[in-house]
Amino acid sequence: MNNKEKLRKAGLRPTKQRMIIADILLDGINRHFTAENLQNEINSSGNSMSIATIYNCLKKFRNCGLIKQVESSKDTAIFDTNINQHHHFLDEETGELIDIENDEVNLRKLPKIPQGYLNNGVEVLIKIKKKI
Amino acid sequence: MNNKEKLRKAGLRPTKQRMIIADILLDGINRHFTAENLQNEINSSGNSMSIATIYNCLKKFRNCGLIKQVESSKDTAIFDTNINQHHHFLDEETGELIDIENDEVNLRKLPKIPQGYLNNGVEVLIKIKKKI
DNA sequence: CAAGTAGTTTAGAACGATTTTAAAGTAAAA
DNA sequence: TTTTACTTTAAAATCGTTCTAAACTACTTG
Ligand SMILES: [Mn+2]
Ligand SMILES: [Mn+2]
Ligand SMILES: [Zn+2]
Ligand SMILES: [Zn+2]
Repeated sequence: MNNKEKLRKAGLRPTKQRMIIADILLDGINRHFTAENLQNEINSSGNSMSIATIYNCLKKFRNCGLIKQVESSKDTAIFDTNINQHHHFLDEETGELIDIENDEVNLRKLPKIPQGYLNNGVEVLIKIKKKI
Repeated sequence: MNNKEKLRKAGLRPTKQRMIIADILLDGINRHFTAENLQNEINSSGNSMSIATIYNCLKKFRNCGLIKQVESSKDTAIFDTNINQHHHFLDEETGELIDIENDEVNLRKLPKIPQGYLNNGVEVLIKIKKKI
């Protein structure tokens, strides 16, 4: 499936700007990035785009499940092209995130989901620190 | 140990403002809160404090380990008075966090920590969703 | 205690990330 | 083709947070 089809399937009009972003993000390579990172990649690819459009697109892509947003206490939003359920190592010093594939983690015991709720995904974060 | 001693032990001068905050936060009840939530509690207690001071104190308290900051993709920082290693349920719709005690979760398999790094804490996040 | 000094608080300005505005442009539908 | 709904954009606005610099306060030293 090409990117135009992916956008259509997600219910998004394949505009010029969304195609530029899809060509960068949906190339099968997993990455963690900010809106500013993406704008730099867009510029490097010989295109340009308003930062408002970049935010608009990222929000649409995320809401359609084409990308994810990472839980992060940094003040800049971090997005993730790996949309499979997976986990992360986090170096809190640098903010670097490293993917952990889902089958690298195995839970022996999980708490009871609160009354009236459904389990909607489990994420494990392993904080790591450079050895001195 | 009273709050004045706790602050001293943490290397912080027990100023009037820090004592007001400590009296609210270090009462043994676990809670998740924002800077604005805390300012409202301070106001309700008949005191008042500059938002700059509240941020200063929260940062100091966090860096001393008196409170933690939660990883969250919301744009407002969320703090946690539960400083034990523990986990969370997250209702992504509302942002509500519910504590999961550490012994409610058991990991059968953990990935190898990257070369040159040390494990600095594991956090499990269980996203939950209201049943329709 | 008194004086010195290092740390703290504050209002307000500044900042950086993100969202809104509103007008012009474009894709899809009719 | 005409109409419609959606999208992009620059610029302004907003919002959470940090900075500035002056006033204040806790602690140290004499
Ligand atoms: Mn922020
Ligand atoms: Mn965040
Ligand atoms: Zn990832
Ligand atoms: Zn908690």
